[in-house]
Amino acid sequence: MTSVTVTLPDGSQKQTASGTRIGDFVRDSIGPGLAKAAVLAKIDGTSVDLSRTLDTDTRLEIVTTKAPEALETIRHDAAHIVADAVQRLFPGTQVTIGPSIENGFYYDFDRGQPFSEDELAQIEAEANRIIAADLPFKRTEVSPAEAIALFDGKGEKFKVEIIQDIVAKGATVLTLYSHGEWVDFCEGPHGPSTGRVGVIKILSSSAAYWRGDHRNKTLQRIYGTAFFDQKGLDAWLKQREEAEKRDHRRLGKELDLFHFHPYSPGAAFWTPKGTAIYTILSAYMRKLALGNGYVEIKTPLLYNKGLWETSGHWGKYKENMFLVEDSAAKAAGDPDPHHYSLKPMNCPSHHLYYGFRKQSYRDLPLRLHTQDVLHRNEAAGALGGLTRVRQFAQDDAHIYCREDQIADEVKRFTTLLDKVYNAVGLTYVAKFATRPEKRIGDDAMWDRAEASLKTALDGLGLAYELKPGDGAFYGPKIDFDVSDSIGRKWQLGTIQLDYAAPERFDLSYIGEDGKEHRPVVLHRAIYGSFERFIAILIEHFAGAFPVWLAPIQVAVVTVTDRVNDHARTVVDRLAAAGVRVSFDDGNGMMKAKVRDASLQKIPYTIVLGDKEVASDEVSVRTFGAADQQKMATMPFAAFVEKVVAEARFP
RNA sequence: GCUGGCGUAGCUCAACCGGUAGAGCACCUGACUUGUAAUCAGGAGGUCGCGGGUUCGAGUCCCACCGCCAGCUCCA
Repeated sequence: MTSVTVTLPDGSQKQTASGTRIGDFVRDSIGPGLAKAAVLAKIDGTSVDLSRTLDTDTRLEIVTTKAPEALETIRHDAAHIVADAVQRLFPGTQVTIGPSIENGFYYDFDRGQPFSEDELAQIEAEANRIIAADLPFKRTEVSPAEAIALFDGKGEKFKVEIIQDIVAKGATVLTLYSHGEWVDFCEGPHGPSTGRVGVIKILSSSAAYWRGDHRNKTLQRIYGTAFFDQKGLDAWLKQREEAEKRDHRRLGKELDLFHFHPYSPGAAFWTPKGTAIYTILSAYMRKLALGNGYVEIKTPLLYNKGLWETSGHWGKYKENMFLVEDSAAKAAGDPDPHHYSLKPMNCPSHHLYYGFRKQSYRDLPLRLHTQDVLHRNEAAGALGGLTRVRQFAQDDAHIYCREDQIADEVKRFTTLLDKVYNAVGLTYVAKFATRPEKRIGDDAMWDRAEASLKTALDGLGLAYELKPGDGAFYGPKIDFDVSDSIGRKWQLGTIQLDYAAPERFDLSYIGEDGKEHRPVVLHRAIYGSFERFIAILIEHFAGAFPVWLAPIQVAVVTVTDRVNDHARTVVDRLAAAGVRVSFDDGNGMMKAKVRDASLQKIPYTIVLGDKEVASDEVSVRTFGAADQQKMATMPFAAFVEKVVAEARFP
């Protein structure tokens, strides 16, 4: 019997017989504790099952339940288990695919009817019975012919289709994974047995399309999640509840920030409080833009289709635009009188603006900032809260510059973006998206474009991820994904390089050489859209905005009606200092009013009674202070100074 | 747009098998004049999303439409 050398991550080496299963090796040569916690192994960096054998000298790493990829693996295991459960309970249901996803997994089934709540509960119970049975996962290698025969025999048409596709791509050895009687075509890896998947929770079901294409057959998707133990599941469910409490749609109602009406789906009505947040963010961005070399312009909302033909939107984006009829053309019998459209983006307007005068190299970079209202006719099913709307405004800007100015402009932009995200406590990562398959422009252009963005990025000392093929069809881009206070990710800021638009709009500038040159355009945004950014901030702050953003900064409460007149002068003095203040002089007890202010998450509540009137002091209650009851009495003037300081733009 | 679920007072929700709509909060009025998270009493408020249909009778059953929600698709 030959012996192989196994090198562990700490550098230590162990000998074992060739052909030893990894799981056995871990238990016998390292320790039963580790064997129990092991889910997967990595051989020379590649994840494999613990059932694989050690056949040559190997660098071995054990992945335990603590590693994030172990959770991913058992969720993939869970997908198999759920599919098994479904086929046990509902024979005749065909399986398709079932990957693990961010917080769990899904599995798509072909079945005539959707799963009911009742059926989902049955499936969850059955899945957990399969876990309790602790069936080992077995990996088998088969030839394409064997695999096709197996699934064809079971009538699994989708599996056969998947296998044929993979074989067509050149695969010759396929792998099957089974537990108990149930078998799936799958690349793996999987955990050692169903028992290692501690607990499965079915979350929801919905429709999905075969291969994500809406022309294909509708499948029934079951979403679920899995954890090593109930404790992990409970913690996750609790966090989910917390996220629900922060849902901006819920807080929008509770804090009275905005409304929607069926007569204008996807377009918000902003209350005075919501409007305050909106205009503060608008003013903040305007101040930053104007202080950083941008100019602000306003342009029309409605345009003749000629503009959209020039920009290319009429061909590529028409479905998303709100078209407007020309009544004169209609009366004259024009078969398609939709000669106008509301703008879905600002760029074409900016390009027209650029062309209003002869531009010189001395004018570049020209940075045009606009916060105009945009309309996009989003699919009805895509709408949701403020994050997906039909009417919105972007903190938009287009930078017209020479190629050699791109790196500097990217740097200026990221500096600004960093300031804004820091101001609200959002952390972020940059993602560099390069040429997609469907694109315009030749390779030389893309080479230059990508190189200049890369140079800019590298010069920033900012860590970034690559997203090959994810660029816009007209140019590469850098996207900025932020994480909010409960760890959720949002794609927010972006800067995109565009060589195509200057061509289409025939934009030029006169260079130092006196000749015409083509500028490049950078599209960029930091908030993305005000609507979505506000939604994210509401959830990020759980509705408790910092003083500078809070729609109401100070609530005034009186101990007795006797001091209401004094309270009104306090309100006036605060308002005169620019403080956003509310005073409830209605019936009711002070305690109730303090409670109301607290529920409204107003940063400061000041209480006024006879004592305060006499001394011109205020008793200040700070929202969210470690001890929320914490109060401090301070001279009124000092309080005003404090609030005014905190209300300044960061 | 597709699949499924849902739509009752401003908000959150109730109404057995089809028998003619109710609560809490909010609102209004009055009393109370209070020291840091809910004072008491009274009042008003609904064409049960909209339109058809079945039925002696529809919030409840059926159809169509609108909207919302979860996904799919798409994206700021």
